[in-house]
Amino acid sequence: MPKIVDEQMREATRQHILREAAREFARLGFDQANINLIAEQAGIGKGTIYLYFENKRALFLAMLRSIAQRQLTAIRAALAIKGTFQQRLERLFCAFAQLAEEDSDSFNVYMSALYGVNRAFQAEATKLLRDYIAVIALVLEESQARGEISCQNVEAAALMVLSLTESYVLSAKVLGQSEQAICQQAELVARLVLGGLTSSKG
Amino acid sequence: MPKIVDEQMREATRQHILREAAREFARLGFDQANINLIAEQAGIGKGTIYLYFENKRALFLAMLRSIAQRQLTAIRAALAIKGTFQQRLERLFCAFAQLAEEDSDSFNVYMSALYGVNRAFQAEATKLLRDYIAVIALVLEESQARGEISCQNVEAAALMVLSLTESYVLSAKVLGQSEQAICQQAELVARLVLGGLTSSKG
Amino acid sequence: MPKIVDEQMREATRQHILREAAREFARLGFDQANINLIAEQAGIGKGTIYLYFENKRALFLAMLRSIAQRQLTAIRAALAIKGTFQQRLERLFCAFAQLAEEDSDSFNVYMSALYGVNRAFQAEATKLLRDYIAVIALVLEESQARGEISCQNVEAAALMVLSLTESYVLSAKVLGQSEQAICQQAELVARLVLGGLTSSKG
Amino acid sequence: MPKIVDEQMREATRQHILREAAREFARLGFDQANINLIAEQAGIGKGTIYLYFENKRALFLAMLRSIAQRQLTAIRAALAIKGTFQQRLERLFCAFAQLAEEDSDSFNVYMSALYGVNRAFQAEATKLLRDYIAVIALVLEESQARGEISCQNVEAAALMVLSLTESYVLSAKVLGQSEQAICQQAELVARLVLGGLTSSKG
DNA sequence: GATGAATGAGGCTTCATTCAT
DNA sequence: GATGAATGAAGCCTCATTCAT
Repeated sequence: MPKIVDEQMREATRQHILREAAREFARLGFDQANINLIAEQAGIGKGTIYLYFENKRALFLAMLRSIAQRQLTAIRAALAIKGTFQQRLERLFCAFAQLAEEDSDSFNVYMSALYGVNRAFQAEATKLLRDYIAVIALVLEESQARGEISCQNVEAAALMVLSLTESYVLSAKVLGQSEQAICQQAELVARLVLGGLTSSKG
Repeated sequence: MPKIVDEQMREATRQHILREAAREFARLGFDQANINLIAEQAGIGKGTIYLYFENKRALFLAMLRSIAQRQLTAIRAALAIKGTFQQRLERLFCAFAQLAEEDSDSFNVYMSALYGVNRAFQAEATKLLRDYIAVIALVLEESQARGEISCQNVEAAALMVLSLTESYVLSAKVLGQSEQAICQQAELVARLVLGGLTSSKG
Repeated sequence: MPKIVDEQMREATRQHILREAAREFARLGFDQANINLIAEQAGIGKGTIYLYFENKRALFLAMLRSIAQRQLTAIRAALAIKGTFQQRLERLFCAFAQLAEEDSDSFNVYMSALYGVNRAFQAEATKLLRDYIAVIALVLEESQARGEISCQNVEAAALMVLSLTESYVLSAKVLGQSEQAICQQAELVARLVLGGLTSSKG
Repeated sequence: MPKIVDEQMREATRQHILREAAREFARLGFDQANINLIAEQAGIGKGTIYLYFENKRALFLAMLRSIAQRQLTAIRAALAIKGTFQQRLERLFCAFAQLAEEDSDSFNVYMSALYGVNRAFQAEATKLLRDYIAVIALVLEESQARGEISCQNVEAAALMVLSLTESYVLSAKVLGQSEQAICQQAELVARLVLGGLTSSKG
């Protein structure tokens, strides 16, 4: 019984499909993406995809969650290293820039789900957005506890940080800026946030 | 021959189609939106749309430009009123919040085109993004000339302002916040930007 | 406005589709029948069928009802002519034989729906069976009123008549008998029924 | 090598598959029935079925023959008991009613093959129909030899008997009648047949 | 110019069958 | 012999687009 090997094989295939799906979904969006093409590019038969995912929608959601997990992991890792608030913000910013560069498919499809109109995935996308906010809010609270910053409305502040990192990086990428060019703004952005959150009323 | 009246009539119909199209595209996205339904809701025949727009894609692009124009007009209006940099930023922020509330269809479809994955509209979306940046950059340069702020990289700064206004409002809307709740953050955001752009290095 | 002509045209096309559908459904059954082929044989485009029928199932049901109506009309016509009970039974029998010969597609598809296993159409098929029984029961009651026959359980008697006509003809056809050969049994069958229904207890 | 045990095992599995197949085919018909589901319900692997039957069609035919054999056995048993023609007819009728009740899956699938449209099985179905007719004809001839009845065309008479028994029971079942209610008609039906076959011309 | 009936390419999905283990 | 993962043919249906009226 090569059960464990089979299980590993199965998981490997699943991940492989998810990767190819991310490529296509990132390239064309949910509707234009073609299941047959995804299968072909994954080197498997058309029907095989349905052994791993119930349907196109389920594949998309699984991919979305997989991406979210990977991204959140990267974000958490970037924020895990201790340091001043300013340093952590810079690392967060650069982490986004790196994700946008190295795993741009995922970054695009994730952003698209978050900000695209496809209502079919809005509920899921909102959930993911809340996860992001939560991670950032945690850092804000830590820093506040340490007296580095002072903010009354943590959620609003977290939203600002998110907009200034994730959305900023996305827009910059859309405008054709390189990862390097984007990262050079890390310090500025971080200082901007810090400045805003240390003023009397923030 | 009432040539001019005909021309007015034609333009009125065109605008009417664009409005109904915006509703559908905002509701369902480009792919899921149904041309037949748009025609029906516009009270015209299926074929008539093709007398005004070459195809679905052209209709979408025309709608996108129409929306962009309307939004840019609103933004320019908000920034036209003179005042301190802080005041203008607050007005810009609230203008976005108002657009997101009162013309949410347009706001959604525009954001979707900007950040959605459909590569088919990426070129156009980038153009629109540059327009936004340009409007904001203009204000930044004016303020810099007046000595209110100091920033080395105007485009980066404009991108930050955009992220902190447009993207912030979009995310906040996604999270279910009301226009009022969003607007309450205007002062904070504006101060944050101002703080960041008056520091030594910005 | 050629509204009436259009309406006639539409109805003609509808009937045309129903006829071709009957051919295919009779030949292959519901599942094996191919919508594309039906369209092709009807000389129309694939999608056109869906302008007339919501889906394959709806097409099948419409065809079934159309056939049932045609057959019931033929049955009613055969029974409308006055005469002795024996004569009317003979005409009923021959009417079935003729239907089985001249409109064998319809006869087959109708029988199949009635006795086939496809549960999806069982409810409708049962309705049709009741219609048949009702028509026969009416004749039985008339004849009973005239004192020609005497039967306690009209539904059971009607079922016998139906079995001895419709089912008999179907079986005979399956066995390869000609319409003529089948019709020659009309007198015998009719006498059999008459004999059974005039005995003391019937 | 326990060759015989193996052979018995194989035959047992074969029968087991046939029983499960009958359930599914009766429930859904040939096309809608799912080979995978049959395998699952039989507690064997998908591929295993193909070690016992060449393909879906062969499985269906084997099942059909198996059912026919079982039913014919029941019919022969019912007719084997000596008695008057009337008594034997009543027993035949009740035998059908019982089969329809106790082995309704088989009864349904058999009737469906007999009267359903799927031409793919028409040849086989006709063969089965002839078997039925033959069994009944045998009884008719015996009774004729004994002088109980008199009929010129034995096949036509057998077909009538079949219609009045098998088809009658099927229709009655479709209309929702219970086995008991159906069996109550046995005497009437038998007398009807007897009356018809003892008249001068039958 | 306006219409909407007709079209048919295209895509998701199912499932009988195969074959490596 | 038994298995079930993999396959891909096949089919229903949608909808952007055309064109005769």
